[in-house]
Amino acid sequence: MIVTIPDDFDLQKISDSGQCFRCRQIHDAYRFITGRNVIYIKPKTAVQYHVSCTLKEWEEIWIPYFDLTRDYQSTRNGIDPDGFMEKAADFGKGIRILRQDAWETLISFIISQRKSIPAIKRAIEALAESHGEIIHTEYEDIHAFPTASILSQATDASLASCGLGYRIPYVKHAAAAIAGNHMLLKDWDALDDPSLLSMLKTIHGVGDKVASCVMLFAYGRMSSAPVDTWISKIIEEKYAGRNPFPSYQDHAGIMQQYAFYYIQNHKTEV
DNA sequence: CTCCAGGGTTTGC
DNA sequence: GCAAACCATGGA
Repeated sequence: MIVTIPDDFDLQKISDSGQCFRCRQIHDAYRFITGRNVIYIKPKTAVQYHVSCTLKEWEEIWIPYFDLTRDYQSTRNGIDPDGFMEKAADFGKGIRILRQDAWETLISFIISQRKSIPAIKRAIEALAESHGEIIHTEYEDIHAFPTASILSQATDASLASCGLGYRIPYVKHAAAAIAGNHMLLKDWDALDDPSLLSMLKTIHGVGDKVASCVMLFAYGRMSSAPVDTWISKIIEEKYAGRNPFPSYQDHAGIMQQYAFYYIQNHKTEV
């Protein structure tokens, strides 16, 4: 099937933007996985793409996933004159904030703490390969992200072999709480931002940064702008220690992602 | 060898 | 309340 996406949409930048850890380029197509859904998407023209899914799946799963109902172009054009942020947004044109599965995002960002992005990708891929159920696509067999039920029963040794290190108890606690229906992540969609933040932070191993990432990348809370080591460097060195992101209000998370992507590709500047 | 990676919890004051 | 210590692991 062919779809048309007239707004900002750059598969390479989305893949490299550090929100999703299992996206992979296969020839000139990109593969994304969420839950048990897999899509292969390949550019055809400037605004047209081949997609491997049905129209129904595109509309129900992938339009929300890629946040395609939001106008990123006008968001970029609406940035106040600001040397760094304008430059970062221009450089990051094409990035979108993915709306990912809450469980997968929660575990992925718990694992992410004090790891490099390549190390995060390796750990999550190892976790999926060793614990995730097989998904058959028309091109290949791949592993889904492990369910909470599966991870709650995983052994420490099997988790350690995925490189989870000291984060193993964090993952097991979260898996047990969610598999036991003590935490209904779906229901948290109804919470306002402060309530959602505090609920996420009740999870062992989840602090401000991981909670902010889950809010932005799974719950679509665009006001959430996670401050990690790189964003912290930007705040110190480009903004004299004053965090500029809250002033962007409901675009703060998008600006944060432009800034994060920019600095990942200009590390010598910081 | 040391330092760092999309940090958080525990401990000590 | 805040700062320091500690936490596994791999790469530079």
